Amino acid sequence: MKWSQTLIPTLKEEPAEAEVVSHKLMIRAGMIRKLSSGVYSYLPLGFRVLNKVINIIRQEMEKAGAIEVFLPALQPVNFLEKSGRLEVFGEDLIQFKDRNAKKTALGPTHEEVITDLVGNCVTTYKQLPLTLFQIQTKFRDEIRPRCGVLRSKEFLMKDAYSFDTSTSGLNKSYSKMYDAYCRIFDRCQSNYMVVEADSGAMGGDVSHEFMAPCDSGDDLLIVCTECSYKSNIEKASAVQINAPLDGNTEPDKSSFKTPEEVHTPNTSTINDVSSFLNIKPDNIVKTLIYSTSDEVIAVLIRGDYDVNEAKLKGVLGAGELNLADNGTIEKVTGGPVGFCGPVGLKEVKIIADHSIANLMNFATGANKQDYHLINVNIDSDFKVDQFEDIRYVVDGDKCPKCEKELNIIHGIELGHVFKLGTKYTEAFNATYLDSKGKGAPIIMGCYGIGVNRIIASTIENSHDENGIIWPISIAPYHILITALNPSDPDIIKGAQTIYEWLITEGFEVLFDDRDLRPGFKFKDADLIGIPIRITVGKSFKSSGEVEIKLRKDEDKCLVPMNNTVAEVKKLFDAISKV
RNA sequence: CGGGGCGUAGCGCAGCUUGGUUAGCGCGCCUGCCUUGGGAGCAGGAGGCCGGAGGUUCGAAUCCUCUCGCCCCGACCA
Repeated sequence: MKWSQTLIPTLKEEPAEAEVVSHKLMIRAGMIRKLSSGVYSYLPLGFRVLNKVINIIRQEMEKAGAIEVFLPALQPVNFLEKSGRLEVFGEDLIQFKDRNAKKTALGPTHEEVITDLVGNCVTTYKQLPLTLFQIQTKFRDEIRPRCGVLRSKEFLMKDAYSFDTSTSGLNKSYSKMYDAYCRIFDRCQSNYMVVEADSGAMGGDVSHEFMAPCDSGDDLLIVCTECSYKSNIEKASAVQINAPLDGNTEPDKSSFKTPEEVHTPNTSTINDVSSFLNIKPDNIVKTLIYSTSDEVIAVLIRGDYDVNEAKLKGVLGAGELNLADNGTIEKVTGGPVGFCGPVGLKEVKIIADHSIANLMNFATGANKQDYHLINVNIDSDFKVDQFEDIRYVVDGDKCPKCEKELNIIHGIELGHVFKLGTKYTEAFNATYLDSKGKGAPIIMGCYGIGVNRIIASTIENSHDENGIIWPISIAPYHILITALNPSDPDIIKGAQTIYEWLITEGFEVLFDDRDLRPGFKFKDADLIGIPIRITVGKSFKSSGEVEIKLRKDEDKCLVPMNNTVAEVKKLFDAISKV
């Protein structure tokens, strides 16, 4: 492709709207343009990269035995009702009524649609196992789109769904997809790690995420400094600071003091209480009142920790979990928000994090406006119904596997694989007949990849101060030929000849034939980051040589024009090895 | 939804506090000359409903009210 004939609107200055480096560079390199918040157009260069990634995904999916389908973007809202996910998606769901007043949504995902389809088409175990995939635009009205294509309202997703007759079959399908994902991210030359994950709104149990470690990512990952333990913070656990009560660690009851009510005006946060009473947060017990769809519970945790609601949901087996509203809190505790405590609570279950198990003479709310209790003790002053691990891991925690130190890092979620089980197939009555003629729900797995995110995370992890540095596998072009002073007939002719040679060899070549000054063209070349660069200029005039260099390296070599193809092949092979 | 910030030429910004001819600057763009190894130089030029609507005023980019859009932080999030 000749640069003069395509559309690559590069920008010298950083766009004001962009904060993170991938967003800035994608705009500056002329890959994308914003249409409105969280909605982007892909320009020729960006679209080529998108297609590179899509092709790799498609090839690896097919290699893993998955079959491609294409599902509608429009879906009936009652499908989401059927699976119970209308509430889960809530305001994120983009929906409208069609002319017949039928409620219709732009698909945020396709579990329901595929389950309905497969439920209709698959009747016997002989048709299973089956894994289908599609590459489709998904729509979510994100509360706050940000970071360009990293979190947008419409985005491209590859989603695959496996259908099996047994758990062992599901396990096989799952590990095939898991392996395919590794190959996909390897081939895209992504920097990624696999972490244990919470399955969240998807339902299901086992789940892994493929994450690109990156400061601008909005997921938090817990990574062991010694062993292989890696987990999303939603799922991560750590060696408990205080183990559950047992014979050896039980606090010495003889030192228990008697609870005492103290006046603590306007101190509704842990920090306020801590400084007012001069008690460290780790000797204060925080009490949170939660409500699920069918009960209200009190949750206790050490003052310096936070409740991990994903874990709490798991403990309660609740689909829905929210902090109780003020009215509920007053009804249950008798006091206002900010002064809750476990002493005297009746009729609500008390679930405590392990972190408070061995605390002694601690402070809590007094369930009374502007009062706290000090010298409170478990068992003597109140009973805990259940001790559980319901806190977020924090810096300094120890690995649950090897007890070495854990690190917290940021990451971008590139892919997520789930073992779903029968959640959707039961809701949609997607059953098959087994060899004995007995019906059973099909067992599902689902597997997603954020296509746009692969691109952005690659840039996050592969750029310098001048621009993008593409890995060869997803670069928009393999080679950029820069003709300096194209008004010189010798130069333009030489560059044109090399361009044609390389195209004949099957390379994807961008030919910068624009009549611009050298500096301008070099800056653009660095910005758009094509891996192999050939410059036809001064040395071509003087000695018939062209200059070849890799975007990622400083050094360049001069080769006679006739050796160009051979030299490029050598470089191409070298940087294509994964 | 809460907090903060910003809408002036394709992009980046000044002007607004203290209202006053024709609204500026840099980059980019067009024409010509010149130049050709790291975003050159000279000369000429095009491009604006100052986000929108109301109001105050003799007069509004500037002051007031409302509204729309965008960005950041938080809550939220397969």
